[in-house]
Amino acid sequence: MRWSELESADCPIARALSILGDRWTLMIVRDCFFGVHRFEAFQANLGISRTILRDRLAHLVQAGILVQRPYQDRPVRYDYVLSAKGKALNGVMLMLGEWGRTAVDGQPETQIRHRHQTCGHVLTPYVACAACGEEVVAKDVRAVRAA
Amino acid sequence: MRWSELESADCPIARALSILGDRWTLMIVRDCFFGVHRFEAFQANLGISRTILRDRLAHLVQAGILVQRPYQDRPVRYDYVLSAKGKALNGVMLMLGEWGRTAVDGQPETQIRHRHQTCGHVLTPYVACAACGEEVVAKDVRAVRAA
DNA sequence: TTAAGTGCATTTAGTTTATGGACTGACTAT
DNA sequence: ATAGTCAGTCCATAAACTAAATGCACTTAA
Repeated sequence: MRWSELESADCPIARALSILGDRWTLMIVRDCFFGVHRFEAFQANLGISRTILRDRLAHLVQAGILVQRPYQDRPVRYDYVLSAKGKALNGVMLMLGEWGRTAVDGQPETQIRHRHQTCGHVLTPYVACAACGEEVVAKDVRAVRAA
Repeated sequence: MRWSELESADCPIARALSILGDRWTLMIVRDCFFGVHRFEAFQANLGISRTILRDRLAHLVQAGILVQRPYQDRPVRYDYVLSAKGKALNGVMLMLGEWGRTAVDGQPETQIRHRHQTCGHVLTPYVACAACGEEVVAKDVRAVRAA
């Protein structure tokens, strides 16, 4: 199966991964959440090859996750900022970071975390159910077809 | 930069993606959450080439996300089940699915969702803060270095 | 006791994608 | 003039992926 065939899959995870599931795309999105917006900054930060960066940015723009914004004329230059659809990835990024922090070995003392501005604490994120507000754990969910 | 160099990055997202950030790994993990455990089942389900499947399963085992469990002798055959570290990816998968469902176009009527067994509702997951219990939105978090 | 089937692993060859470095073009600042 | 900045392109090489075939250790049915 070719990867591109996943786009039309029934499964929302498959469709999400058809956009995000390669080696660099989510790293670029992460940088956007950290305030990186320009081509040269992504390139310097990630060490990605320029060809791939061009390609990935174009895909992210086409997917509606990033939008290009002109920041100067003569010559006109664009930077890349998260759209609403891109900002909606916040939850994914937080949970991915939390998994990386707690499940993957590393030097905890040098790790980046987040502060939750509204309560002032260092953030430990978890997934909750909108209906009951309780934490959702793997054993309590069952796949169903939507009505 | 070579992808493998990310493993030792300070950022937990980078470290998570050094394990999960390729085209098939998270699809395999998704299948595990849906109860798929055997080589032939992954292969039939995903249409992935056997060579890559072998490689990805080996990586997932080596990363401690899946564990091999013998399910027969003569010849001994193993299937693959999620370890605790793998089950910890539940939150990532739920948020990824929610993003795919709400942000990526598709036919909503055929989409798979989850039921939250403890309250009985179809699950709409969101990320909450362990300290205050409130929903965490992008504008309320700021990156900090951990103490 | 052959024949067909299961559940993989391995090999091969061809295609696709990624990489790193040099390069271009439009400007600005000195 | 000269150098620098910035987004982006081009190209040769390297790596990753695919599909299909083959091998192997067994089991079950004929």
